[in-house]
Amino acid sequence: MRQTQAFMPTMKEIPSEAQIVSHQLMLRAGLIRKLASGVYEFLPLGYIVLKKVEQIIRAEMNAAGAQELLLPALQPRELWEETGRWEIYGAEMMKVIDRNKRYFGLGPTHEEVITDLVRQEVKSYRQLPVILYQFQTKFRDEIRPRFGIMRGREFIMKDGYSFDKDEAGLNINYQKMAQAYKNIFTRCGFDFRMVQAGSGNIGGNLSHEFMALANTGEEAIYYCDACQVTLKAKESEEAQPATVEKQICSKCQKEMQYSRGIEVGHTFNLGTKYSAKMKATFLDEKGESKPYIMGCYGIGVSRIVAAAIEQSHDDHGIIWPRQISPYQVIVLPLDVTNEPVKVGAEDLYTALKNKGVEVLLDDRDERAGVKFKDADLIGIPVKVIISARGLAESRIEIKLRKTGEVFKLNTEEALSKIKELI
RNA sequence: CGGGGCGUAGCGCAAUUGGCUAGCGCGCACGGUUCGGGUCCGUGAGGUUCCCGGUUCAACUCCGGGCGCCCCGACCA
Repeated sequence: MRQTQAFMPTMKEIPSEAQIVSHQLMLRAGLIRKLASGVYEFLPLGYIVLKKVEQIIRAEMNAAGAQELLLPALQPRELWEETGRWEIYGAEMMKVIDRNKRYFGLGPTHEEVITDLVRQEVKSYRQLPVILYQFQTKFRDEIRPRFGIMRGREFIMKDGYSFDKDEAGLNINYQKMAQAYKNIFTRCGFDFRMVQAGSGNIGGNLSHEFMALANTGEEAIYYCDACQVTLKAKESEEAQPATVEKQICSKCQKEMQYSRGIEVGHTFNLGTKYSAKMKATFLDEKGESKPYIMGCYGIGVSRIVAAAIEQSHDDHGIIWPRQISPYQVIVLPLDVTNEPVKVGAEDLYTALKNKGVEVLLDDRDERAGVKFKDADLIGIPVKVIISARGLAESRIEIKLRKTGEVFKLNTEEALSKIKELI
């Protein structure tokens, strides 16, 4: 992509509405813009990142045997009354009325819809298990939307649902999903912890949250460096209300670390909570009618983008983890009015594109400083600098966003170095 | 919903006790200049001062009502 043609508005100043760094940088780097409180537009650069995150999740979900589908956001009231959640969800659910005065909810989650679908099609234990998932815009009329995209009223979620004939089957799928989640968050470049949690509005008796560690997180956890034990701060205080300062690991007796966390994923053991109420049943080996044993697996896709920035930035801007960076490389001709510099950059840009590299060319007639600042702000991991100075000694400069490390190489070496870096 | 803050050009801000043509920086357009970390100079465009009503000779400013946005809390896959 050429920057002269890109819709990529960056800002020098920090909009006063943004308090936390990810929100500030998402606005400044031109990833998002606000339409209303808790409602955001994804601009091209932000949307590329969102799609990269989606692609990682999709790959891992598919690898774990889940199948992607797409369910409606518009959901009839009657379905929600089957589970009683039309009342329970209450004001949190956005509602619309059609021309015949029929009520619909804008889906804040999809247990009812998916259970309705499966109960109509899956009648036998022979058809189980099945895991279905989707990427979808969810609507929740949050009491207080905040921190930009972190807690929005409209956001992108990956929600998956497993249906099993028994608890043993659910446990297997639950483990599979937990492993898929670990793979996903690792690939997203996160420092994260998995922690057992309460299950809130979704229900069931067991759930795990996946927390990306960040001091702006809305949650608080204790985790043990020595072993895997992790717990939510709230629950640890309930267990040991007296000890405020220190939390000792129950397993290895060491002092635990405290951290804030951003909830990027949540898995639930639902059991028969929805299937029972919705009479969603199948016939087992003995011909007996049984409700499906369900699990539910959510990931805040858009929230991941914000969380990644919270974990990876500096004073100059975003530092994208390689796997979700909108571009792998940015080519910076420092003076496009200098013909050799311009041509050199164009040639390199073309060469990289032909090799399948995701490359952004800053072909704007701007000063070097402006280009450096913008490149750092939008956080592309590898900068390739073409200048008269470098050309004079037949050298191309490669500079890494994260470490500032510099390589000065000839064109051929530069191409292979880039290949090695991305 | 309780508490707090804010609303003036795309962004960040200013405008004395109510008083002059509502300014400044950034950004934007044009011209020149400069060219390795947001150059410098000049010219210019851009405003329903959130909305409605009131007080007044006069309202960005005061009063009433409404709307919107942000923060803390409660809440929350």
